Amino acid sequence: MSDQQDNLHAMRHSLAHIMATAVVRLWPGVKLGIGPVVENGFYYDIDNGETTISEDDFEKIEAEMQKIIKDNQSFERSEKPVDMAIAWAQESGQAYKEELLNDLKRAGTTVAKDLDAEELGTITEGEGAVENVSFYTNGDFTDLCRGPHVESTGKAGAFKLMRVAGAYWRGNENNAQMQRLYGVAFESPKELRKHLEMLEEAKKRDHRKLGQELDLFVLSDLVGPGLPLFTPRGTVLRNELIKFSEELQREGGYEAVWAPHMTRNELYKVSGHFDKYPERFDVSSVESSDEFMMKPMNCPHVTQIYASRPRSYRDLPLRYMETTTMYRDEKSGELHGLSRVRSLTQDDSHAFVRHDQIADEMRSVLGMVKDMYAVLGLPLSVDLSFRDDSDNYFGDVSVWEEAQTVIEQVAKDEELDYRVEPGEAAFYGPKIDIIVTDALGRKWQCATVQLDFIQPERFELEYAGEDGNMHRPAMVHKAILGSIERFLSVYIEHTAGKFPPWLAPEQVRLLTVNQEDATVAFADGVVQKAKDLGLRVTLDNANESVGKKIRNSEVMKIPYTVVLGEKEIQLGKVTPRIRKDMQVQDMANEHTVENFLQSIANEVKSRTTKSSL
RNA sequence: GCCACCUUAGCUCAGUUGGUUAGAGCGGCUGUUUUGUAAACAGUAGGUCGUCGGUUCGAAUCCGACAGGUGGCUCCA
Repeated sequence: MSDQQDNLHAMRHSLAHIMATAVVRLWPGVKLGIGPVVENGFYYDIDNGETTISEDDFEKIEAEMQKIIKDNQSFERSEKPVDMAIAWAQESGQAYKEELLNDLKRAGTTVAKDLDAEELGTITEGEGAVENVSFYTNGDFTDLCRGPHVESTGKAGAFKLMRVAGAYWRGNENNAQMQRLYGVAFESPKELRKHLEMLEEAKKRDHRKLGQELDLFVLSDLVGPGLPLFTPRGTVLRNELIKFSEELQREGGYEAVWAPHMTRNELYKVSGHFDKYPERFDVSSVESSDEFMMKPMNCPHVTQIYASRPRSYRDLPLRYMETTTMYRDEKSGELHGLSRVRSLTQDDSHAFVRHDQIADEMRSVLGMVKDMYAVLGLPLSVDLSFRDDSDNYFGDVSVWEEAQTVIEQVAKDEELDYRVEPGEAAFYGPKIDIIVTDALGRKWQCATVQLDFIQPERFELEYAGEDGNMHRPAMVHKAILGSIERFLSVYIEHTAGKFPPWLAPEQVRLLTVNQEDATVAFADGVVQKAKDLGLRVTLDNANESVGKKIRNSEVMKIPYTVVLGEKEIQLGKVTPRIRKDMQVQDMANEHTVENFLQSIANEVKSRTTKSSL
């Protein structure tokens, strides 16, 4: 961290204390949790009993904070023996601080993942608890804290309180729900203003807003939450992305398969999912006494295609792909536009491989992911999702170690810039997850490559080896786009709806200058030529001014707009208007109709046009 | 599911401390206009103010429940 970053960090952390000071002044009985620095700001978790705090209270809290800043109280560091600190917490009724101190005393650390180490006083490794913990005092407010802070409250920078949210104490939903007060903070009012303006800009490219404006998808209360419907325009986007994904997969040797959208529960009892997520399976009976469910994933289904006949080592790798929709009963508060839905479509694939084929297959599917994201201009951020020491995982630890070693080696071979994330694995195996970011900086998992030794075991999959004995294959799962709904949410925000021509729902829009017979006949002719080349073209022959029709085309972010009138009829040539982000501005000259349409068709076919975003 | 907030016409929004027939712009429709690269003009239709219940002489406005949504938390095969 640079000095400047250190300073900003200290400012934000100091503001968390100043906010806590203000909250304690306004609501003296309030219990404090923790108050760390986060991206762009800070928060503090508080428990104010029955009297909850709402955003309407922010004005008052901010006013109190300004007073404290004006007082320019110095931040004084002090140390206490841990037992004295516990006594302090008890006396002041700070039960959450007391719990933290007890953990510190007993274990030398606190385990909850959400607890920022910087908040916890002096941490020592392993056995042997801490002796002293540090405190910071400003004015009449003292808090357990490792620091550092700015010198005094007057130097805390520019801030704004943003939100109040619920947060479980120590990130555990069985614990009390506290209120988390979020603020953003910067060194100067100017930078703060810039940040707030950036948030306003980000709102404009929110995929839910653009989905409405560009007529891509709809959410209907009657259909139900988390069940998006796609309009003709949105469906073009979906289908073009799927087509590209399936082309890449076919090149990699994958064959399409198909599985029904419902299944007997029994399938998921064998796979282990049923016991793992019992609350997630809403079941319904169909005629017989059997219970059926909508499929929440594909792998167990595909195992039954593999298992349908004897397999030989010569058959492997056996590669199946299926772009299909599945259904998951997400909790209501977890739904989010297209990013988190109840009906999601994956460009899924499963390869059944011998152990000596694992690395090659993983490299192959990673290559597909890289190709796709390169063409779309999306940066890859890679997590290796591994297991941790918990008992959330099936199978022997030794099997996991083998799988994780292979995955990390592949990541190194492919020169991926990755981070290892313990505890993020699926219960059946470790994953390579591709993470992309939405307009507001929230991270979403899209592509995934997974290695699975567990399901072949549970479904007792086998092949006859060269040695005449039966062997167990491994499974390589992958999705390039991941959930297409989620992928679209991120991609819409990334492009702000300015899709490259090969994806654009409407590639060319023709506008007539007037409604005279000659003009209309000419325009119809151009439409037919464009359609013959497979282009998605529309004709706007409305009785409106040319300016108005241009505007409508711009608003819909159509790549190519062409005005047709007397001049074009005379010359047989057009001068296209090209969406400003596109890198083909040299096409904005006069072209014959045929040349113009042909060059768009070429551009679409090669999928090479990247928007210059 | 949990915490806070939001829900008025197809869309974006206005609606003063509860007080007559709830407004605007865009969009739609009809007519006039026949338009040359980001919004022609006029008229007109469209709302049991998310739903249900309550308080009140009177509710878009106050209270409650439910539904949907937003920001987080938790979860995410």
